[in-house]
Amino acid sequence: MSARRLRSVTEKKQGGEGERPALPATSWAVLGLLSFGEELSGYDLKKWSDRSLRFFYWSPSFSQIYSELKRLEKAGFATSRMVTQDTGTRDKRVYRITDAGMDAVRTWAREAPVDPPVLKHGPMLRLWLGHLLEPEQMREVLAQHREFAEKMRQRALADVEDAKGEPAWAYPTLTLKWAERYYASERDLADAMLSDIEELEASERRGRGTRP
Amino acid sequence: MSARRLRSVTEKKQGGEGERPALPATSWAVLGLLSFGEELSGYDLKKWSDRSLRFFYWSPSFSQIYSELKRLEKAGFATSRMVTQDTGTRDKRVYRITDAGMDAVRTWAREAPVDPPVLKHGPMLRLWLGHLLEPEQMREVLAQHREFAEKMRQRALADVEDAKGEPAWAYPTLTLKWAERYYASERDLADAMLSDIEELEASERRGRGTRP
DNA sequence: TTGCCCATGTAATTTGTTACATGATTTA
DNA sequence: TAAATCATGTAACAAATTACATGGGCAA
Repeated sequence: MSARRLRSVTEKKQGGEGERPALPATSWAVLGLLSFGEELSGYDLKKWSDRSLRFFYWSPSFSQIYSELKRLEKAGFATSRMVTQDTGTRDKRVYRITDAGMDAVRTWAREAPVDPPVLKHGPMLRLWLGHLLEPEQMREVLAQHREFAEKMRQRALADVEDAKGEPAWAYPTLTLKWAERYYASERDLADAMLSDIEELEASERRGRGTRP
Repeated sequence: MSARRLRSVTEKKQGGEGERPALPATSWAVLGLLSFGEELSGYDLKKWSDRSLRFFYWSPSFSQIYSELKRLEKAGFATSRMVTQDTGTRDKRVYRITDAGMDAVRTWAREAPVDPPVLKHGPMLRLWLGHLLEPEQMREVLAQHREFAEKMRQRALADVEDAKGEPAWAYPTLTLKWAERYYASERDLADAMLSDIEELEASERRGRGTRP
């Protein structure tokens, strides 16, 4: 039917200049967390990830963070050391970004091709199958999604308040503001779709009535 | 080194009533495509997927569609047959949903828990690392993302026009309308963030100027 | 003093992508 | 008639999740 073509096939694995290792985005996300300079354990990183990345980039599982850290260390982008607490808690390994790591993540953030966000919208997938649902069930799916969106919006907003004022967090704060608006929009889109469904149902009822 | 546990304590794989196979969402997406009733090949399904799911649920690769189809057939949710064109083109295998499949996908769409959408927003990940970028590079990332969003919006809009009027496509059309609004919002959020960045830059310049 | 959550990881498994193979059909 | 493209898949690999293992601190 149509020549659609979104994406040029060319240069799949970009070999660039310095022949960088070409890590997946998730590695850059973890290295990005380290690029703020702190020395962090895998557990810490997971927590930070849940508090920041989560709003616009899904938060990886513990185990993946651990394996990303190993990969980053192997690539020379991070170093680690064991920390033995004087008493009490178990030993742990903490990671810190290296100069090479800062360089790499900076280059990635500056020069990688801008590729489209990945969205897997379960609720929409189900509404797309509206021919299998009762109207009441559609409303229920939308209502729960709306609730989720509003909760996320409020969290993002609260985190903006927390982070605002810290100049070091200026850009993370901007993305939190973006997230607050994004989830507000998700909420409003759910409301709009709810109306659309009501209207569709109403017109179907009219159709049945007037056109036997 | 020990007795393997028979059942996880927290019942991670919900065993519901009928002890359903518990497929991942992607399987339901493919089965959902078949639930409109057509007999389709893997290739066809990929094309349909690119034209519909794509807007709100990432389109799986060919190879994954093929393996999902095998799984669905094994589960009894689809049947397949070889089609030998009388002349010309190669043989191919086409799939059709079964009654059990219709039943399963309907039950899934009606009763599965509503879980949050998965978003991996690469452009935001990079802007979150604004401390590593020059303002000009941030603007570039946003500009490209905006362009992508607007292109998607236009496609969704065009597809709404195509599908509108077909009563069988009423619900898919609703989700296309949702998508049109979603990508409009993405575009507008990019613009808003662009302004925020300009403002931040300006205030930094002021800060440097007035407070040496 | 037992159960539970925090913290730290490794192993097994599943999900998803890219690369490859193959033939027929269109186009230059 | 050679090259690109459509169509159909399989195989190899990478990414990511869930399950499992382990120990310490703390609340009941």
